[in-house]
Amino acid sequence: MKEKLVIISGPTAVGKSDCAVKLAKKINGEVISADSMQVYKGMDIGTAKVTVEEMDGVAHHLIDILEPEQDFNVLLFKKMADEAIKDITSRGAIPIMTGGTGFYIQAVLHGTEFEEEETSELRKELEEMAKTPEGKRTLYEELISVDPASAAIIHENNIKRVIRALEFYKLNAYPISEHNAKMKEKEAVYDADCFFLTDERALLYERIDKRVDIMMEKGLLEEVKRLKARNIPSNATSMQGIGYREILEYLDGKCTLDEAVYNIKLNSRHFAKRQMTWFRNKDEFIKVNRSDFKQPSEDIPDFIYKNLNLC
RNA sequence: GCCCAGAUAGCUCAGUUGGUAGAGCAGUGGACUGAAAAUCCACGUGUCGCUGGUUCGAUUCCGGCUCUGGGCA
Repeated sequence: MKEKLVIISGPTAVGKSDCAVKLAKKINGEVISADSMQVYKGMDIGTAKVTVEEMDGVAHHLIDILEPEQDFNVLLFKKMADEAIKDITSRGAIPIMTGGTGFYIQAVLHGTEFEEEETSELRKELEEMAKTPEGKRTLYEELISVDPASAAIIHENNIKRVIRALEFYKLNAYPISEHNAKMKEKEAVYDADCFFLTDERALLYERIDKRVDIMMEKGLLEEVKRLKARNIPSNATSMQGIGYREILEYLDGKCTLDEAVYNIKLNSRHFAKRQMTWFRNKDEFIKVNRSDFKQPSEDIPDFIYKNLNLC
């Protein structure tokens, strides 16, 4: 019998966290954050992390579990999320996975298996090669000969994925395209009710802009200064978070503060758009449009509650 | 008031030695299976400020007007 799971996703600033807490109170739930940035300690304002008050007594998992110097990725997320689900279920509560990282949610929901690999050296080599146009070309040509199916799908310019496909082949001696095809056939491993919160594009963008202004008022600049003082490499996972990399550019004298704030808003909008693209055609997710509700923050948790298949 | 420079896509601007125009950004759509808040792909018709003139033909040349910068009084 599959374990019960509720998933609430949606683009940034649509109101997921608040919704999850309210639903949790109705069903004795606990929240699992599906977010690649809220795992980091000391990154609170820029990630719009839920505060203790906002948690309102509801237990939250996978928040503040890593230092910004540490790497994070799907594999780690999936392991931890699976454990958290088991833990919550064993205590008779219902896990509510909430967050905007579609890739992570997908991996947990469909039980994507990842090979255990040590990649550091090989990947560094490939990355080094990719630094020149000729090197990139060579890598792509190698992929064509070794894994034509992947080469057909991955654009030559998408160097990260070209590298990953090559890396996979070299470490596992079979093409990643085969592996991916197998993973795609898998059915959901949880008995999940999935919801995707959306909103009218213009309203969402407005809310994003406003939220960035509020982040600045709350002291995002100071938060980033504190991180900068730790000398975290700029290519660290944590430093790629929106809000952090733009302020870092300002602190490095590459742009004005106004430009940095503008870029945070812009990149957040782009991000929200990508999140919507990810979920648009995922039919297992029930789409919930904020604009269809009079009082979204009360009515949406209600709507979700009524649409749950709890036994 | 006079002089100069502008006025072209939502924005910043290029361009047409006269045959009705194109970049970047924005925006939109898409991909994604160990960096995913990452990475990558695709999509460009707009009274070329208004109005006369020259011309087979004007956004392009000439005149007038309007507006916006800057300068001089």
